[in-house]
Amino acid sequence: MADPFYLTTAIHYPNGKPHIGHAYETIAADVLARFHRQGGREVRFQTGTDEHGLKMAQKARDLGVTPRELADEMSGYFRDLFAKLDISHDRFFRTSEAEHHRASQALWRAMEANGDLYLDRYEGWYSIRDEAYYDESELVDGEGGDKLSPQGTPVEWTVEESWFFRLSKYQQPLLDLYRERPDFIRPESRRNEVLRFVEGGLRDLSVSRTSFDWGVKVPGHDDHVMYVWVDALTNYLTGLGFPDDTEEMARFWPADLHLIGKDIVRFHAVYWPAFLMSAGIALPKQVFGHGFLLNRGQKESKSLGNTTDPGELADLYGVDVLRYFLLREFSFGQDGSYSHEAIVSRSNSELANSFGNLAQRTLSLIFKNCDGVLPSVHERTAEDDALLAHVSRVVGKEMPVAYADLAFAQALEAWMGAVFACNAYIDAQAPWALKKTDFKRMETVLATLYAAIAQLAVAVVPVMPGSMDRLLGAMGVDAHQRDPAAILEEWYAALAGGDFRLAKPEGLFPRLEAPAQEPA
RNA sequence: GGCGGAGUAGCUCAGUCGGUUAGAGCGGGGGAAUCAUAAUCCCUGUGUCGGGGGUUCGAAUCCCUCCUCCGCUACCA
Repeated sequence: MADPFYLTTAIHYPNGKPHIGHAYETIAADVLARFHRQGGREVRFQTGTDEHGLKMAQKARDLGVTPRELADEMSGYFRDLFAKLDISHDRFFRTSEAEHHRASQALWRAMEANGDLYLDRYEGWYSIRDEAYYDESELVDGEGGDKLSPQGTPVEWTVEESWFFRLSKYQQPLLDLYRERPDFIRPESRRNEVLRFVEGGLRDLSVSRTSFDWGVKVPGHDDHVMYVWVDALTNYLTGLGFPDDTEEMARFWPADLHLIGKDIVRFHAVYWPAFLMSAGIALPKQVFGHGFLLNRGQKESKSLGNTTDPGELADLYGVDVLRYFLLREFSFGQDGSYSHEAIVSRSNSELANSFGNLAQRTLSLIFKNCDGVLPSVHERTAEDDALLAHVSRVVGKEMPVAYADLAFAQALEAWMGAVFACNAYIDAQAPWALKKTDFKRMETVLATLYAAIAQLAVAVVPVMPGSMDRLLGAMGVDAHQRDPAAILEEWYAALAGGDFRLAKPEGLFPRLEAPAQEPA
């Protein structure tokens, strides 16, 4: 297969159970992966969990388990969720895997060999209780003039031995990169932020810690573990077999897209390319920082008690409804606000009433009036041609362009426009009336709709794989025809001429009840 | 404080390299139809395009200013 496409999500930090943001990012990546596979590209899609770092160590200690045990458990929740959400990743990555330690150390040695790592001392305000350094500006004044951390714990000026990465050396190379490849960081607003940050000057980065040991050991210095981001970012390489010269590395690196949340753009758009330049490794093609989902306009947090379990949403409304909602409702890249009412309303009006009902009424007419035999096309009118032209344009052109550009909401908006056109068409043609007056015309109308519905279904297979495969299966559309190119071809006559018989159609998307009360 | 983004119909938003009467969906109102998941289709919006000022033949779209909200402002991830 040609044209490889390597796509990654951020590896998720499992110091808590997965939340809606994890689901959002991973579903979006999955849709993109499925879209490219559907178009014939050879896709490699990686997600996983980032298990090192201070917080995991602290949390494990609080719970009285080892970090590894905690990681095993928490990582499992992510795996389970992704299975439930129909995520089609090729690799679920865990930074605690042994080969990952080897890869991170190889990257480290490459940066060291390039003269970009040096041992020095890290000085700063350190809170023993928080096990963290704070910037002077973050400190608050306590009673008696003592300085306190933002958490109100005492801090003291501490000096620690640490390895540093010569980030300062990469200011100009990074600025050159951003200029030469304007699409390296998307969306534009994130790019501007990064640009300004780098233009403001870069300080060398402390990249090792001696205060805890849950991480990847620095080669030759066992008392140091790598700063979590060094090893976290390396996962994109390890997943392909780095540092070995694997077939996967050759085929899929550099990555086509790192899909991440807007909060970690800096690590991916500044540190990561600098590390790679230092190590002499090709840079990924694009970093896209998506927006956050807000619960009724508010950020979800445990203290507010407004967290949402994405698995529960999937159980409540259906995986495909949730997937559709998340991509349809928000402009990818911008923050968005969601609510149970919004999910129910979107699902009922678009999936149940508009598309589901279109399929149901069309297939029912064929089932009842033609005994399940797909009707022949006799003579197409201008109305038929106009409808098919509209649907083909959307399915064959507008949606692929939008998907490829991560403009999911636009793709689905165009899709809805085509669904509306089908409903307007069926009402104008009124095949139920033609049944008595012009049976042949009725057949042509139903055949036209059948082809249109199949095309519309194929177009949203990446978004709603389960439901659409069920529909297309019921419609007798072969698996190999379920891609935007094949479904635009003349497959209908062959199918109708064969011995395929339509069974009694079943509803695709049941209407949802509005939640009586907002769950706490 | 500095830098950046945003403020468009009841709601959610699209639209800005200046140009015919500013758009969509949802909700509301009216009508049609009854094949279908009581779903669908048609009709229906007098909106100060955050306020004010300016440039222009002409601005939601460019400039200035003010107000409001949000983001970034490096070593938790």
